[in-house]
Amino acid sequence: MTAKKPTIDDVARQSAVARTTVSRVLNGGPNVREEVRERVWEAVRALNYRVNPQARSLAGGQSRTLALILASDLEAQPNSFYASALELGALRECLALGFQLMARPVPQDAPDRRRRVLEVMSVQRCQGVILTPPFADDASLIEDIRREGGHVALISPGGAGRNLADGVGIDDEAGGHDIARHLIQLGHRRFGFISGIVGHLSAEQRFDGLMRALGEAGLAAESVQVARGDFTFRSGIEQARRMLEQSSAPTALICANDDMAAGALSSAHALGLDIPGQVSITGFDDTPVSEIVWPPLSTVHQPLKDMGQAAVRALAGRVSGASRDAPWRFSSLPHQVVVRGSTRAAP
Amino acid sequence: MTAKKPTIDDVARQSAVARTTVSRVLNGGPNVREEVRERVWEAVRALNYRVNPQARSLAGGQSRTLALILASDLEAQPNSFYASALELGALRECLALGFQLMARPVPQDAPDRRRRVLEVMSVQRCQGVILTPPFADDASLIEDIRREGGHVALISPGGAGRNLADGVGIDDEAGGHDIARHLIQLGHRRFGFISGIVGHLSAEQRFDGLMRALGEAGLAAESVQVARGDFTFRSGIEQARRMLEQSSAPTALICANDDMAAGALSSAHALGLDIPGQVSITGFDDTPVSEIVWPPLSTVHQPLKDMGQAAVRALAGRVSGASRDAPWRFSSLPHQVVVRGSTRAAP
DNA sequence: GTGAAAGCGCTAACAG
DNA sequence: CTGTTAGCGCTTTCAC
Repeated sequence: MTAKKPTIDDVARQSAVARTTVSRVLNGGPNVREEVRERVWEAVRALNYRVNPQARSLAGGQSRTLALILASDLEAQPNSFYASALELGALRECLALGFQLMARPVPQDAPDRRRRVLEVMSVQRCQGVILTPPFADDASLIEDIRREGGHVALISPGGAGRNLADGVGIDDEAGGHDIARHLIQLGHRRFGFISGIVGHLSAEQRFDGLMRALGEAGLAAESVQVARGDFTFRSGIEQARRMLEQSSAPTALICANDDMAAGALSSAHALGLDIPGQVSITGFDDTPVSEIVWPPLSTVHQPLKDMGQAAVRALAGRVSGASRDAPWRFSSLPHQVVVRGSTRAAP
Repeated sequence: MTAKKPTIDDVARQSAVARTTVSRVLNGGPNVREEVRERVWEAVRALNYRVNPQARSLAGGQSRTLALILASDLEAQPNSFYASALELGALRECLALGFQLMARPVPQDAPDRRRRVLEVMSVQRCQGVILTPPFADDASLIEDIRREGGHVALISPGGAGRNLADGVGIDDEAGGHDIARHLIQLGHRRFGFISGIVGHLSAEQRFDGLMRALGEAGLAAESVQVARGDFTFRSGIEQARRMLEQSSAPTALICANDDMAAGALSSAHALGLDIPGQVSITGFDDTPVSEIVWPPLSTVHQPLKDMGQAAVRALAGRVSGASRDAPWRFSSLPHQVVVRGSTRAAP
């Protein structure tokens, strides 16, 4: 039924060279005459040969497999757009570089989360791990992965992570600053900030940026009240309701991500408020959520796919030894304030 | 630095048996004394041994790898919630069964889409493929996969697929019928239906169900006008605007998925219509999108995670030979109308 | 430049 | 019940 797949030996026979030579050609190694090289490629084409990745891994001791650890829960909400976008970008780059990607959702508050991450390393023989927040700032997790022989790349590390491994991300502080300034320029003076979970350092920096913008505008720190959410839609609903029900409610709600901003929008609608007439609301990330809701969210664009891609590139460089002992490098990608319909001049 | 990982031979030595015996214990094979079995497990624990999946694949000729083909585009919108939920369910079951999952977005209208799918088979040595719509009804693709030696499981096949491989899904016709009846009972008489892409057969069945509900209520086929969307938010915006701008616009818009319903909602808002006061809108799938928008969508719940899980289970059964030549089996999962705020009695 | 030989860690007959 | 013997398809020294 199914014809047996051709092996490297079939190619060697067909092109009348030794197996070793075929291997060299396949891997772009040196010391092969151009003529022979072509002969081999021709045989590969003729036989429709594909290297067997399992065999290659076994022999070479290199699995060429990378893991992407996403903070979420198998049982809970499906991956958010945030996670999907990172995964997509990472997958794209892996395909291009000939690596395998294993995306793994890990609940950020599971007591055995660290074990779960290391499990991926030991069971699947991954050579490298991409950590997203809040794992990206877990210094001892990074250390554990290294101890298992794995390389590490970080997405949006905010603190500790910055000095422990390669990283990618935007300037979150500047992002927070910029969206706040947008609101300040619209005349807003009473703000509400809905933060994310503790430990998500890059998101906390967005708050720092907000405070800086306030200071630059000569506004007191008291002009912003803070509520702690957990990045979910539901927490956005709750925290926003609490703030908006007050007698002197904020005229602008700044949320640490789009999902919570969508929740805030829902609460405002439920309270019969006009958005952006009575209250302005902003998100962060610029995931599709921000376009889907009404009114569409003003938010800060983060190039998530590019971030996933860049993380893979950095990690692949370490794994393959190309950037063996270069110092850790953080590549900062550009962010951008995107103004849509959820913000307007203060009432 | 990194201690070399223990191999099966280390375990064999440690427990004073032959390598074969260890292998048997590891794989739950028969013919091992209980006492020996325990001794081996103990050694495994003591050494913290893990089988090397690459070596196992190579020796056993079984990669234990499954692929999930998702219709979408690497360059376009990140995976929708629909795809993420399927992936999550599939991943969960793969982990439980000791299989590897490779999720692969493939643009449904790429000219080389078939090649792209087969590539996953040949390059990654997958043993089985899960096809989602519209690939699930591509008879020749299914055939091609089989020719490559792969097994196939289908998610929501609507036509051809039903008789070609194992499948999972809900009764889409009934789902369409039920949501339509909900609207009819609310007194609606003028409907608009926004369909999905051609070839997505299961989604077309939702329309058939709608028509049946109309018939049962003694309503003429003319009471519904149809517009073709493509499952994207944007197409929902456009098609809904077209319909709602007419002089005698429908009072109820039935959309073939949640994303388009979200788009319809946006258009209605943009036209200054009150939802659900002036127009009711329904989605399909019950992804998180339906909760995030305002008002939250009445929709038909599809157990997407369960579907992903069931597809893996079916596929794993075929791959491992457990269900070798059983006839193709379609497992129908329950759906449910979820009434939220986007529907109300006709004006 | 090229090839021969020796494994990588495991499963799978086949003997006992 | 247990062990011996061959490989799976590839990379990698090390000769030539």
